[in-house]
Amino acid sequence: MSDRRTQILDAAAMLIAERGFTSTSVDEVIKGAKLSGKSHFYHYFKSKEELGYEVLNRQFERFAERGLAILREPMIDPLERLSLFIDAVVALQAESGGRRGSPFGNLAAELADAHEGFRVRIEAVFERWASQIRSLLWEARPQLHDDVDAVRLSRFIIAALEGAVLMTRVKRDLSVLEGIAIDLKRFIGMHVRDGSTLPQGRHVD
Amino acid sequence: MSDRRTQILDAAAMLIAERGFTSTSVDEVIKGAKLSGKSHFYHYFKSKEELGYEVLNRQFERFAERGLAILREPMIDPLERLSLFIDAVVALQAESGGRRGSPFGNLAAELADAHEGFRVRIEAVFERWASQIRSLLWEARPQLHDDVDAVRLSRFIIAALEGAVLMTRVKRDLSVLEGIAIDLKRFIGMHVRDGSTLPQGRHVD
DNA sequence: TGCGTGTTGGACCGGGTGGTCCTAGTTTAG
DNA sequence: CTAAACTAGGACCACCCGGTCCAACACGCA
Repeated sequence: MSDRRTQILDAAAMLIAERGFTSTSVDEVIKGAKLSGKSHFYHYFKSKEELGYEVLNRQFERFAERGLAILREPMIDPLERLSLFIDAVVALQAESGGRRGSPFGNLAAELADAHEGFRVRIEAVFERWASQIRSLLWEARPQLHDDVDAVRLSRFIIAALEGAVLMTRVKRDLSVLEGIAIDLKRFIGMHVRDGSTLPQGRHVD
Repeated sequence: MSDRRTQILDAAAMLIAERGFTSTSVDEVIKGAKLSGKSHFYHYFKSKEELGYEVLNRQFERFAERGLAILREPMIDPLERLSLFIDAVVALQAESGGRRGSPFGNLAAELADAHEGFRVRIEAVFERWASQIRSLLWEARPQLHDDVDAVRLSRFIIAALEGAVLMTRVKRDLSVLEGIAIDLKRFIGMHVRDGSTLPQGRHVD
């Protein structure tokens, strides 16, 4: 992919994360990417909408590098990986001081009702996360209680994290997310067989 | 408060819930409230921003009628009330088929970064919820383990519910919220002393 | 009788929106 | 060498935005 294209995508991703999709204008993206004018932009993207879709894809890929890679890591105990994944979410938020939030959650809240095209794409993103967590839970099933519902638990984990990130953003306080991460790990630990180790890291009350 | 004012507020609340604040225009509100023109609108509100603030207040009051009233209900066991509160959130979402989402969560995601005025008001809303749940947990402390952290648990409950509502909206599937509600109740049950009853309603796996 | 409040309806403003079109010069790959 | 892709810059479009101003009328209350 061309340099300029990724340059535009990066600038757009930043602006959309800051202001949302509808409140980000094409002109601002052009300014941010230091393009010469509109024609330059429309040489690469046929519409603002298409730009939004590609930004979403790119955000997912970037997140996949850091988050999903951890979930897949074959050399680490699956439940330990899950714990590391949660830590990674916290760390990612810490980078922006808990101000930025989840790019998917933000877009979801902004556009789920209004724009079907975005809705289905965001749904797909969440589904890919959920399926990754499900297969991790499947892998961990010897350590888990027999009645663990992987579908439900995976959804719960994602919902708790998305909600936590949102609350953190509103309160401008990273410790909200950290606290919820602790509780979430304890909840996951609840599903672990008594004989197994609880990979929840140090648990400070 | 005058009839017309509430009429405008209602129309605005609906539109903002559907499309978000920035994507809702004053003209649309005027059309929705069947006003004669802009001067009519600006007779009641000095700006779109002020309208937004009042809509937020109203949404909170309306929610308080249904949600916070349950949390305060003095004749019911506190943990039972918490369970009923969660059920009420599910029921509220069911009314819109899980499409509408939380008016606070939506605005939070849309405006937390961009608009400080809204951010602090939404923060206050969440804080009032959290404090209500905290005092409920305080009331229930004889039934709870000694090491229960009420601040953290109240935040967790709100985050899980907000996240659940968002996921439900994205997936357009109410059962997502229902499943998370079940898990959330189980998580709360985790904090209950072994001798006490677990007021989580019927628990279907 | 007047005065304040509500109602109607429209003209108007500066500024922004996504998007098109056109011309022309510069790279780069076949 | 030539064609296609890229860069540049600006004019222009119809439309929407929040907000102001004005003139006129209806109403109940003092």
